[in-house]
Amino acid sequence: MNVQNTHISVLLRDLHRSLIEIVSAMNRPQRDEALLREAGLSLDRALFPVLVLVERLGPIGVVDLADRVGRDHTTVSRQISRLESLSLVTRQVGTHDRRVREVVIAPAGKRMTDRIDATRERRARAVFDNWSTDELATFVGLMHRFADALTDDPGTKAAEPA
Amino acid sequence: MNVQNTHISVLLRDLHRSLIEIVSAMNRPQRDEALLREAGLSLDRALFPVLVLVERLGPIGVVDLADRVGRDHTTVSRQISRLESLSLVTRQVGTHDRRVREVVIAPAGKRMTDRIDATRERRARAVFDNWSTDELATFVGLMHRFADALTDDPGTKAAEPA
DNA sequence: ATAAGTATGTGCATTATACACATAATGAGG
DNA sequence: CCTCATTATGTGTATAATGCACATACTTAT
Repeated sequence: MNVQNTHISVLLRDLHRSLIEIVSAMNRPQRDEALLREAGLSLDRALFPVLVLVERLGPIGVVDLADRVGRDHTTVSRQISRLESLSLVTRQVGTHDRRVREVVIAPAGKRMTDRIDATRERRARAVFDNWSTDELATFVGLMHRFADALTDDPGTKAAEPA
Repeated sequence: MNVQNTHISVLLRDLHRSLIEIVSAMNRPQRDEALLREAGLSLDRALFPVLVLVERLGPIGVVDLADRVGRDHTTVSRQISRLESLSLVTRQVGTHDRRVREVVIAPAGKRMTDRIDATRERRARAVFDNWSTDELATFVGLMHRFADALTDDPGTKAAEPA
């Protein structure tokens, strides 16, 4: 263990600290509720992340979606049913694979996510108030790179069938 | 809306995309389980984040802890009881305020989090394999700053009693 | 053509969760 | 010193979310 490695260990530990802070903040149900309230909307908080992901990830199957939210596919399947009964999303048979029932955002759902996004952007601007554009751009670039590396990390994915 | 603002909007949207990826990855229960398995440990996955936070945040009360994990304090209270019965944490009456029962990491719990940290660091090194030390240092610095800004953001905290 | 694999959905039992409520301790004001 | 509002914690209980076992429909490989 040389100096360089020790230095990196410290950096990684510091990074993990920040990551915990960030994930904690993002995970607070109060945060979603405040966001919805501020946007003048009402939606079950369990359904909120699913709706946002459907809008972001476009036509997507239940299994992929379940992998994203970290829940069993049966759970997500039921959540989608509820979103569908609220006319916020639609299901359509997959074009290439007819086993897949692709979930798509519906007009009412899109209107909702648009309002949420607007509110979120307003907040984000406040958070980055005293950042220069260059700093922000650098940060966004590094975050993008980190997110990609993390997603490709085998330890992050589901365990292979042994 | 001038060019500068539009540019920032794009940056923020890109950032949110990455944030979703990162938080999704961190939230996967499979990730915790894989981490535990790799470290040769066994622990209920609901208890895992609580244990880690107790180790990180040192002697801490139930309310503060509940705020961090985004759950009701009664839920966290029960989780701590379970951790205590496993001899992973200890409770002690607060030194300054005797209402608080501070939760402290126990030797067995510390041994567990140490092994987890070691495994986590090994993984992190793999993720940042092709980053230069400078890039990593810059990233860590910006993440730290972001985490602080996010934590101070009123929209992230609990709603005030209105 | 048959079998193996994958995507989805339902019945059901478990349990995590939060609300209502109770207790103990603190701190402010009279 | 003595209330009284406030805060930290914990228990009983009802609700709801979750995941497993299982079934069905479709795809792909042999």
